[in-house]
Amino acid sequence: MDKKGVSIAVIRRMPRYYRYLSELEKDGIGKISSKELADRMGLTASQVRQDFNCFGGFGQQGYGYNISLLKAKISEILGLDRGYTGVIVGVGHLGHALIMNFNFEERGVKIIAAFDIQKSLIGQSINGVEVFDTAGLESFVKGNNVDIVVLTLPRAAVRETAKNMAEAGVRGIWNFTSVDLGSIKDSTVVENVHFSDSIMTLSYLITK
Amino acid sequence: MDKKGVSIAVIRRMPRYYRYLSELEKDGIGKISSKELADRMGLTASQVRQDFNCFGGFGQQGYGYNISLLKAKISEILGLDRGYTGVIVGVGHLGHALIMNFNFEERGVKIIAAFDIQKSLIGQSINGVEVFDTAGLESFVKGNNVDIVVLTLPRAAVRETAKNMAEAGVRGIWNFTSVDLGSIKDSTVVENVHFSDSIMTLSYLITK
DNA sequence: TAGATTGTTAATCGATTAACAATC
DNA sequence: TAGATTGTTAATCGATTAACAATC
Repeated sequence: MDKKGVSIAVIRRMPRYYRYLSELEKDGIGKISSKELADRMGLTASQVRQDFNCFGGFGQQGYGYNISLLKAKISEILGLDRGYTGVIVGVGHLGHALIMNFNFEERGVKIIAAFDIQKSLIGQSINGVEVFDTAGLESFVKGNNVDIVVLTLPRAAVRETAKNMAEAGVRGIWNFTSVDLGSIKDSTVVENVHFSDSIMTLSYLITK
Repeated sequence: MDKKGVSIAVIRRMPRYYRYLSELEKDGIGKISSKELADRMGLTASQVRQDFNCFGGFGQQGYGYNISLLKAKISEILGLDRGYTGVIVGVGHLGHALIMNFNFEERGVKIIAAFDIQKSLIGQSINGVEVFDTAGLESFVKGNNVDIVVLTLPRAAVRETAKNMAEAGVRGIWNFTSVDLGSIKDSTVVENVHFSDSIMTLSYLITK
């Protein structure tokens, strides 16, 4: 289960495998071959086997892959079993939507607090998550060993917040803003969800 | 400006170039070299030049690239000037957040309606976008030549809605659900925003 | 003109695909 | 055992990087 030098392309397919395997498991299917899984996902059997073999041999010759075992391995690889904690910074419509709809726990992250500067939000509890004053963000993050910070706040405050969070020792920033967080501390990883880039790509793809 | 055979890797960098160029323009900078742009974006100068040359030569030897011209070209490449129309299907927290926060027009898409099955929402106007009964979605899409459908509705209804929309002739589906839309009509493009995949990738990256 | 920087070709690198021996 | 399918090595393909002649 070594992960040295596994390319990001492989990594980004892992959640997708996980998703398909979960579906299959839910359908009561117990095993699957690389060929069958590849066909369903629009990949090649070779690629599926290569991908899994980056982390070790999870299959069995002549049989295929045991779905629940494979799922468990991927879960472990992705760190979904690590019990990470997270906070949400910015409880506007998007932050609110994430707190309400997104099943963080299913992805191994427990949201332990939310932060906003708006007085009317502070003290409220949204889907069991309490909203605090952003003024206390830094000390909270330090005091509670927060692993992940979700940025759903307005552009203007993003860079500074990201910098502070990195210095406060968070391990990952889940960035929903369209701001690029280029030069952040090396020990802090940034994962972007750029809605803007996504719709522009779609625009390209529908343009002849 | 031919786009035959340009790889998706190149395409996905285009919105990012666009973003950086917009920043530079806002800062009053008029020209930039491939080297300088590459440094800012964490790419190589070669890659920047190769990328732009997929679509034609927008630079000038000994000078660099004129930022506003380059921006205009990218806008054209991405189809941001085509005046696409879109509708939002599912006005839950996320659909609501998009209507309220996301500047569709800046990305060349005009949202002309939203749809939901919940009676209390139907008839409301959110940020100038009227909410209709989903029962009328298909005929609306056909009647108004809708280009893009934004899917922000619950899992259960996703596959069928996507299928209907493809058959109704929409060109692109912007899919915010965690449902994979594998076997959709060839003429309809699907662009996914998989929050789930994104946070799992982040989880991996912070896991040692 | 000299200097700078592009456009473009060639070289390198990495990822995907194919093939097949190992083995369940 | 025979059949199936993996794990893994080798071949291919594509993308990135380097180099440099063209030219502003």
